[in-house]
Amino acid sequence: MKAWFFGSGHFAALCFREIAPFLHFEKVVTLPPSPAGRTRALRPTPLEEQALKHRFSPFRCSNPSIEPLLLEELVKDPPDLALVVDFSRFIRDPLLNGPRLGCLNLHPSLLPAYRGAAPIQRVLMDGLNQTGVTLFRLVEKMDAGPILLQKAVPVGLETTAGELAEILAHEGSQIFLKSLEYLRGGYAEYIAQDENLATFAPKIDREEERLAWSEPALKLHNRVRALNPSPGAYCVFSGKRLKIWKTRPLEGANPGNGMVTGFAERFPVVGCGKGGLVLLEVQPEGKGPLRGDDWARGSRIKEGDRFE
RNA sequence: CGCGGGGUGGAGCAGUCAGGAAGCUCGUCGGGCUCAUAACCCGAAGGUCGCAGGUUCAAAUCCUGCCCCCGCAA
Repeated sequence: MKAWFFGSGHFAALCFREIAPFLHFEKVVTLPPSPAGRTRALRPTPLEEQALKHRFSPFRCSNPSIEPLLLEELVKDPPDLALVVDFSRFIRDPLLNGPRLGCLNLHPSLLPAYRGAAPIQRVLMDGLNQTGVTLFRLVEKMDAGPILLQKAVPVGLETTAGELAEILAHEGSQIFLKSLEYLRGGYAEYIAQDENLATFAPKIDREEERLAWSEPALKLHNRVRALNPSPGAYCVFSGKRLKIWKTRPLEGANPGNGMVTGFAERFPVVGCGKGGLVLLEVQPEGKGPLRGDDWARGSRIKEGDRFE
């Protein structure tokens, strides 16, 4: 079974890490490095960094569907299939249907729900207690192809996007490796998605990173874990940003629209539109992450102080 | 040359502008109070104030260079 791998983001890196030990990819394709970080230095994609650990040197191109070198090789020495994960580029013909078994995609949601860029985060923001990962065949329309395998996983009340990504990458990789048996045997069955049940998970907007204290504590808590570990939710305290990494909702607590209503085991509790939010781990501008009680101690936070 | 914050006992911070004996809230250890305690009281240990050089009678504090961490923006 000759396979190519297309990926760029963090979820792609996780899946590659899980799959590469069990399936050799003839070719690994990723996006070119882009300026990142404080120094604006060019940084390889997360997938490339992961691939290098497996001694793969990925082929970089910004639009594989029209990349001459790839298309040439597709004719000369075509793969049996291509696995596309978290690539953030559309795959078009002739690449789309070039491989004998087509292009497969691992998507971290239970399709047709949560199609799009940020399924993991949206599921957490919505407070679902279950999600999953789907292996399907790529078609022209985004995340709309027929499903080969799917695996549901439970979601805990404290689960963060980072943790969920790890779980889904693992489970997704398992079902992909399992699918290889079906594909080799030629008895793989695809089931069309029900378009009427499709929902979308648009990418996270900058505005959504800020916590609005008028919202219920549970909703804010869900937002916090959905944005952990990246890019992080934040609020404003005495004119400065304070990132909020870990919280616990107290649904019965007094509301307060951003006022510190008290302390729980010395951790500050912020009153919300409904209930209160315990700040377990925060990060002030220019500092590293720290425990909420340490922050409150060092910054002399007291009952009645207000968040903006 | 993108903008900016920071590195002070184990943790989080103040002190730096106006140089002059190491501070605050915790933690740890010991003792006390208490039916008991994360509460309270008493005591103790623990720091070359990121690194190097310079100015000075004297540097956490002023000057120069370097290392490391982080927020914003891209």
